[in-house]
Amino acid sequence: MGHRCCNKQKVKRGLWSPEEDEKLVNYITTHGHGSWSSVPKFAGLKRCGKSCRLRWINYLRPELKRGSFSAEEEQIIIDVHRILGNRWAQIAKHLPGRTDNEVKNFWNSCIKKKLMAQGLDPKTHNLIPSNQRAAHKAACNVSQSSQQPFSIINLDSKMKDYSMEINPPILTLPSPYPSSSSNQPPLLQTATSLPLPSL
DNA sequence: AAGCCGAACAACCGCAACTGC
DNA sequence: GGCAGTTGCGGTTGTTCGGCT
Repeated sequence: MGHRCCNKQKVKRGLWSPEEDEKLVNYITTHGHGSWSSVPKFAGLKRCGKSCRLRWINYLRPELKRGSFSAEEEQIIIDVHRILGNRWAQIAKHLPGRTDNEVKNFWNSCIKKKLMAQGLDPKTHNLIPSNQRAAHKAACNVSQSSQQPFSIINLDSKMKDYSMEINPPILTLPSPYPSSSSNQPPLLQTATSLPLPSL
């Protein structure tokens, strides 16, 4: 199976070496990336532009925050995911120094399991029916009491901010007010009743 | 010490959207 | 409008590493 964007040349794949990282950093810090497709040629790398772009964005950018996620970041991810679903790039915008790939990995490896251990469906954030919950619990084999519960107490105020960023046709919430009182602010629904955008 | 296994992280792939001609 | 090249995104796979037996 070839790499479509660069199947004309022989390109290296797999993990990046420190030398490759250095070449890429040196090139981008002095010239900027410009067109990613020409970066490997000018930087002297046997990689495709796509791979260079990913490496820079996810690992080499100086503004990246490394290390584990804080409890606050974790809560933000959960809250925004509830509104946006698997839009990792959008979620990552709420976490300065974090990338979509990082957020996605953290979700899949950690948060998803915690939610399931609490009997919550990680896709909808709704409670899983008790008969299915037992199966979920057995599947992830994590003691519920050992997990830090996620707070949804302040969700309404947070969602007000997040929902403003979403395209109106996708997430315009039905107004609880009659049309005659359209100057009233839209009331956000409670955490458990808000419909999620279809993905 | 060696092997196994699962978690975490890094990178790839395919697709859709965007842009310029 | 059609096409080709480029970019961005999300899903998936591959690799590494640490804990356990």
